[in-house]
Amino acid sequence: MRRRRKLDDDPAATLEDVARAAGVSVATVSRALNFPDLVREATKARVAEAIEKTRYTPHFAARALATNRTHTVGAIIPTLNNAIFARGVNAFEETLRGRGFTLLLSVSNYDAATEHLNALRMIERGVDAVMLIGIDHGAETLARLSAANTPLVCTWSHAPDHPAPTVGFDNHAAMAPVVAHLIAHGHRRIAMLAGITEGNDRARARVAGVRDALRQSGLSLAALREVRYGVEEAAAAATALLCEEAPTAIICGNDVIAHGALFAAHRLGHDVPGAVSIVGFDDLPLSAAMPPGLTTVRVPAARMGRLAAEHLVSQIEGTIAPSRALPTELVVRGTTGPARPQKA
Amino acid sequence: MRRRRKLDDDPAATLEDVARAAGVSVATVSRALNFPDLVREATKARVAEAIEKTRYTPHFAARALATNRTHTVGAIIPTLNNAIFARGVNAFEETLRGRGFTLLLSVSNYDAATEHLNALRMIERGVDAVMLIGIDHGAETLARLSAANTPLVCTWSHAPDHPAPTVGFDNHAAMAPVVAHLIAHGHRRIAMLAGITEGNDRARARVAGVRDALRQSGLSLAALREVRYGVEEAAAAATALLCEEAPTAIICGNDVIAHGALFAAHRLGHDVPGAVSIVGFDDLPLSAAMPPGLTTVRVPAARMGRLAAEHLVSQIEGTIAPSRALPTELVVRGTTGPARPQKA
DNA sequence: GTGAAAGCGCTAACAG
DNA sequence: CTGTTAGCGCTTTCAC
Repeated sequence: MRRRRKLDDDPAATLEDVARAAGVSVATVSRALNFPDLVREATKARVAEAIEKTRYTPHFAARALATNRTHTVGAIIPTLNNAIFARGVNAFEETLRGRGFTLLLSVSNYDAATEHLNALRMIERGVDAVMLIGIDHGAETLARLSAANTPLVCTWSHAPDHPAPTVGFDNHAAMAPVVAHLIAHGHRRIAMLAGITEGNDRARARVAGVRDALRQSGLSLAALREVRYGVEEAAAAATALLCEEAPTAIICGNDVIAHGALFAAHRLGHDVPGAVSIVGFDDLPLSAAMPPGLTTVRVPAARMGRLAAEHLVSQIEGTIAPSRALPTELVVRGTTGPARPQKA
Repeated sequence: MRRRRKLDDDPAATLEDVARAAGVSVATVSRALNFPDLVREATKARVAEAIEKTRYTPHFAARALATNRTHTVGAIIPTLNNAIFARGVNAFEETLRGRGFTLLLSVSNYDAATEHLNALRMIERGVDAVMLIGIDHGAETLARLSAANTPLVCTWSHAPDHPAPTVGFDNHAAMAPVVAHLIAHGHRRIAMLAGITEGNDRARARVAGVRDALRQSGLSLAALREVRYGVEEAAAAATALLCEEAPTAIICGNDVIAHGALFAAHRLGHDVPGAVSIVGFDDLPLSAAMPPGLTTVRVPAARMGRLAAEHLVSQIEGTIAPSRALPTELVVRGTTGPARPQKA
């Protein structure tokens, strides 16, 4: 059966072409490429020349089929429209590429079913490993991944007891310093504008972290609202919150929500931090630059991406890589200050 | 030669396993999967059952090797840290996935050599098509891509005469309305804070667009500075610009630069738009929300990503897909207003 | 150090 | 409609 040796004229050199051009066997060319030490210098030179001449490009799929290794790793993230994830993925890709791997990326829109489908597709593609955001994942998804023997790492959260290794931070604990900071400034009516918590362990942990910290000081949340990711959505919710609950401080689930809250306060003519203090979470570059500077929790997104990549490479190479907890840090800037005196 | 049937115990069902379980030939299973119409209902049912039972997952590399089709497309972008690219890629991936393709993503950091390496890697991986940002690409890169017969589309720019098809907008023409808007408001000392123009056709075209539009009104740029992408960098440059050149209006190469300029003006105590007008480019969600609302040029990033994906799919399917010009639009908001009277 | 040859899992003629 | 079979391009024993 003469198979279509390319429908069109495209000649695409193969290992065999190189071998012929160099006057050696394909096995030798293969060795010259993969185990240079096993080949004599002179032979290697001839092979190199032949490769040059034929403009040979290795055929990934063939190699993958023969070695059962794709040198490809997958990442499934909620959305790239969230700048902090984009940062993490950027770093993840860069270090992965430096190690010889290529990134297969897909977004799930915070939907478990989509995430599962994406995971299946990556398994078919034979990715050597997978990176997921957070620890909220379908049991079925995790099962398929482990059935396929695919190394996995969850980022953006830290959970020592999770079935999959994590390279992330403690979203719950990260909130203690912000609550402490606010309380130290005399705040008692503290409200929270959280991200959507359904199917989002980070958002949930942050809410729980605030609640627990408040409780330890004998306080409780003055109000809690969940908002979709987006400045406008956040601004609308903040406006309502400010008018209806009059909190002296608002803790936001992320910086974008905080930006929205800040803008809403401005539009309402409320001084920040004079009338209300606002704190975010992520520390986007913008947060430091925008006046008066957003008080927020710094998240090591790029470093996390880098470490997650290294973690995965280790796993692929057979090393046992332990889960890793990264630090977060409260960055105090201009949007928080003393609580305004409460009306009696 | 008994090859390693997986180093470990992992049983990973193959088509053959399914065939055996269903009591049919592998060819039939293959057909049931790829050409359901060619298989009898009853047989299909048995196959489906067998697939279920064996937890069969198709093996991508094998299929790719046999069909010379990976159902994977690559995208090489400058950086994900630029929110507008992240938006575009997000939409690109979503529509690609909807069409059955998977995204291979890599970043080039605005470096031609890195872009070239990334392109080679994608070619090895046998991507069915590639998406690039802008039209500034190495001849060698383009040559390899075309030698590999890989469909290509360039986005974020529109150039009917470019060797590769483009799905983007006219960065040069997009600037005419902003200059007209400023001139109509009496501005004469107009400065520009551009992105780095080296190796970036979009940045260059925007500068040229401003220059040409000014010239047509008998004016010229009061000052031009290039800035790296980033609010802080932009703020620093804007501060210098404001102090040294005292323009009545600043046109920025993108929204992030405009944000930096806006913050700088605030810090300097310059009223916007009273003392200086500022206009951006991109129309990030934030720009609309931040008071007083940034006047900017809206770029259809998500739509462009979607269309680029569709364009590529068409090319892959053998359809000739024409280059496509997308519209941009000046969005006038609060950061532009009448020029302040010039001192005589 | 190098060559010969048997697959890796799947698709696609071709024959029935 | 279904089975048989020859590869797709590369790696990897096993001999030499």
